[in-house]
Amino acid sequence: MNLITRNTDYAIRALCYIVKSNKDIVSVKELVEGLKMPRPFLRKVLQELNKKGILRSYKGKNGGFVLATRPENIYISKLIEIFQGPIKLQEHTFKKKICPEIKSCVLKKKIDEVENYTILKVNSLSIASLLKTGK
Amino acid sequence: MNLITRNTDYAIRALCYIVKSNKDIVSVKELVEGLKMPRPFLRKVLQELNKKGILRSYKGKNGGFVLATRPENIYISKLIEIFQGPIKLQEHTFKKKICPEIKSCVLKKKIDEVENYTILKVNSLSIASLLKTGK
DNA sequence: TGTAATGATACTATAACAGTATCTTTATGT
DNA sequence: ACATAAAGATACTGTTATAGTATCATTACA
Repeated sequence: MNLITRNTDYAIRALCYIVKSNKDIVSVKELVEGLKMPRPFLRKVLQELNKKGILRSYKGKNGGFVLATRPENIYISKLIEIFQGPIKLQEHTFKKKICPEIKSCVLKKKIDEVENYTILKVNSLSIASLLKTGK
Repeated sequence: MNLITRNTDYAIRALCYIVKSNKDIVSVKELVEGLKMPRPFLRKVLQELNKKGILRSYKGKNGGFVLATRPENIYISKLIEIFQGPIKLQEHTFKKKICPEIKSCVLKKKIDEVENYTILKVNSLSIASLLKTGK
């Protein structure tokens, strides 16, 4: 079970790296060297971040990526959503259908409590807050 | 992402059913009819519960299953552990190896906080508590 | 001793995750 | 102009966990 999958993890690391680098523009080449990630996979991740407006990309020679918004505004929950879909700890399906007791199911209620806390907690995390606490 | 997988879910439903039935012994046949589950899969789940000492099985004609312990003592966390392994929200591996920043990694610390809460919460849930709150 | 139950075990299908490969487009420095 | 170094787009592949199926062996009751 993984609250955070590999591509989300890569995204977080890459974004932190870009912020810390203090450069105008950061290329995949530099990120690969700095973070020891598989290049094609990282590229795919960065392209997605660009599409979703987290990064801004520059093509051509000396191209690369820049944050499209301030690190305070990049929430981990948003990144999870981009790469993994909506945060949820359960589907609560039963034989591929929604659980027939969906309304009354006690188990669901209890897991929902845990889930709500998780979402609350993850919503409070931004790239900026990760970097701050790190120092 | 699923905190609870199908076999854990089936186990919980089956255990609740057995308690509610008030019978000396409950057969797979009855459980399948009562809970609309795929028979072979449920059988595998029940066999596992027997091996792990949650249920006690009786072979032969009129055989079936009985709780091996009181519902107050059957924790959801134990069931999750049986069918899914130790509860954890992250592996925190990086390229198949443990994340190189494992000691200092801020992200890991934050996810650990959420994880600890989840474990705490799930540890407080037993079959008995599910049945009680249900009424 | 037939039969209705569980035990044990091996096999299959599907989907998500992780990663690779390749070709296209674009901008820049010379 | 044009070679080159960057990102864009897209299709493919490998691995693992989940979810289930199928089959034969064993046991106990009536």
